[in-house]
Amino acid sequence: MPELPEVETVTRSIAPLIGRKIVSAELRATRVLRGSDPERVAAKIEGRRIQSIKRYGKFIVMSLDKGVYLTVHLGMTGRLLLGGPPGKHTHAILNLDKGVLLYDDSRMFGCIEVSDEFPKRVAKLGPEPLEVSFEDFATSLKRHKMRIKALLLNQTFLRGMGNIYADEALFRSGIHPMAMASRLRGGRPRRLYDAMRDVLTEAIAAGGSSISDYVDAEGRKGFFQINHRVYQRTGEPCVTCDKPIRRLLVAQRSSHFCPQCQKR
DNA sequence: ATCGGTACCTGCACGC
DNA sequence: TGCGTGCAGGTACCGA
Repeated sequence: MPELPEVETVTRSIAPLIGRKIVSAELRATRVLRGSDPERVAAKIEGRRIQSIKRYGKFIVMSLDKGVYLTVHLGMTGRLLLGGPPGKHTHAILNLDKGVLLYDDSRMFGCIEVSDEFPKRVAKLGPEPLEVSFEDFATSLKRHKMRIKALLLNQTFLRGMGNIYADEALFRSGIHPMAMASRLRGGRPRRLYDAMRDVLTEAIAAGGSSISDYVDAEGRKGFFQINHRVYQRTGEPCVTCDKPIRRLLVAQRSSHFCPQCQKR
């Protein structure tokens, strides 16, 4: 579930781990390690100190001493937790010189990767939505012949947008999810840019959206879900015009929109 | 080179 | 109670 605001919230909640040393790592041989050998991964990070923790889109990159990087992606159901008992879906336990960090993930779409250089998958991502200039955003929009909803989900276009915030930003800017990105004209690119930044900023301030079970590393829920205007509100009245919110598939993902307020 | 579709997993809510 | 279906915050990979 985690998109940029949720991953930002998790990253902030594990900031106290900066400066801590990884004493031992218990890793299970699952797809979460992307086929890497658990023993070798553990050996690589044991004894390393966490120098920094940064978010890049939906990725969390911990830089360890001796040039080692520990990269975490939460996928749909991944959780990083500071302590607490391990559960059925706990795939990694990092014992620190003070405290413990658990990685939990029922669907296992997330991953933990260790590398000797800055992770290539992260280096390939597009710019941060909250950092990109409007000019770069507008230029990039024109280059893509895709449905705008699909483009917003494309992490090489922008990093960190996901299904919730794409739908919410499109609603706020009055753009239909099926609209072609390269054909957005007039004030629409600007409205989309502003809406995207507003919704992300508001969501970060609210600690993200807790749809089913998302919590930060301290177990705290986000509360931005109460401010969703279209996401998972199919059939409910539009907050602006009262027409029922509709749902359709774009790029195989549910897209929620108001047929009255959002035009192609 | 870009794209759309499919695959990967588990859990839950729903109707029968 | 159980079973089948559809749905869920994500990305990688394949072929057109």
